[in-house]
Amino acid sequence: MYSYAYPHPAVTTDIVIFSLRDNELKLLLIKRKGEPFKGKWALPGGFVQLDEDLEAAANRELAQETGVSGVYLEQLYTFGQPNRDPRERVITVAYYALIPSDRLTLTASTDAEAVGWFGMDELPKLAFDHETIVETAHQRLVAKLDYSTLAFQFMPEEFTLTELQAVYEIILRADIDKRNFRKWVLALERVEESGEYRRQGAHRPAKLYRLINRDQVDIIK
Amino acid sequence: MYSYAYPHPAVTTDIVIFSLRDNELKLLLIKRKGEPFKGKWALPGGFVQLDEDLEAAANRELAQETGVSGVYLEQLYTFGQPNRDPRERVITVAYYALIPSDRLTLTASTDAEAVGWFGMDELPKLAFDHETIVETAHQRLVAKLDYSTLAFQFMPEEFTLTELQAVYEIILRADIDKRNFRKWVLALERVEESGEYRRQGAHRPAKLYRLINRDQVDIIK
DNA sequence: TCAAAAGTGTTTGCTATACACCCATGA
DNA sequence: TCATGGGTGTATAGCAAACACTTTTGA
Repeated sequence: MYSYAYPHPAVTTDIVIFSLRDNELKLLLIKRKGEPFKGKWALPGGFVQLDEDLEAAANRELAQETGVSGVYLEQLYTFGQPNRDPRERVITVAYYALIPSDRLTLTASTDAEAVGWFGMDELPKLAFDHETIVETAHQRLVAKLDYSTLAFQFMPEEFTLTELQAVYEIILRADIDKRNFRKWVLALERVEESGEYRRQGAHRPAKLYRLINRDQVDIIK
Repeated sequence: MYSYAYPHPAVTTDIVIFSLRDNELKLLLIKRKGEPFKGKWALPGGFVQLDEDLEAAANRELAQETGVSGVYLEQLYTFGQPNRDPRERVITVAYYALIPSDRLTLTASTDAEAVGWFGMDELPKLAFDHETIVETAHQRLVAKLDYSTLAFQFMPEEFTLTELQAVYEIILRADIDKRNFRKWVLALERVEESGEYRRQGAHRPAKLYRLINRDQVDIIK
């Protein structure tokens, strides 16, 4: 038992994990095994350990559910409505993460819980206030495409400009002019040719590019 | 005594309260009366009550220290380094507030603690990690001037365009062209003439304007 | 009439957008 | 040789920045 002179809330981190699969923006949900909201889908998350930084807690949850680490992770917002959890006062510090498309080999589900990737249009009803959290994360993601190189975090080591363009088109749900997009990307000077080519199908091979600073997201404009 | 099956952190809100005084961007600090950091300057803040929303807690602290309410208040970031408070694990959800220049009549200091307004260039050493919090808030403020109407929240009911321009010049520490600024503001269509004039000094009176939606901060561009 | 701040347009450069055809490859 | 996606340049419009003089007032 842990006792305090005045009441303390519980603090969790929840993570909105985005990835692009099957030409769709998807996010990872887990099916709750226990009460409350047993059987409902929810964001991965858990309690913050007392000796653990918030971001470390988020990274731990991320690694637990996906097996990946070292990907883009950013604090989103802190949600603390008094009754968002029926058990006790729980304040959650929400994060969001972007998983490059090649880092998804195994869905290393730790304790045999059900996990699933859901497109933004096919989300089930979520536990707690997780729908609000997802919506906030989605807004942040879309907004950041406009003024940062955040979307580049979805790319694998090597990629073509057409693949990068597809990332923007999928998330923004809009067609982009090919020539203007390529001019724009190259002018940013954040990608360089790897020297390799991707040959697939009966057409001209595509130049492969890589990020100049893999882990850096820059504010642009 | 309050007891839990596993350890809980304490949760506080701290507020960075910005205002424009004496043609400077200033923020409100309080001098700590107790340990730790007794006698040091710190951000106003306090523990979140268990039945209280986070924003409500921030508003409560804000009203306690300044006597004002209903001003712009936005969640900034949550700081949770394990050792940021020497007593116990304390996670703080930081907010920032903007006080219009006419809402500062009395510094209604509740329990006779020392409070003071400090310019960004004359900040004392702060308690805890409050310097990091202040820096984060300042960056957010400066960034938001560029793509929102946030700065308008510093204005009183009626103001001249020159006064509004001064807000930008003070915060951005840059001279702005008068004609371009006025064209830009009027094109936003967020201010309207009040019909009144401000006459002060031996020169042409200035048209007074008011905000069309006083409480609304819009993303622009 | 003088000093002081208010108020007002035009030109120029840059950035964003629209738009169509040739290239390299495998089948 | 054909189908497929890769790759490229130019013209135009819209927005941002530079820039200087007239107006109104109180002393």
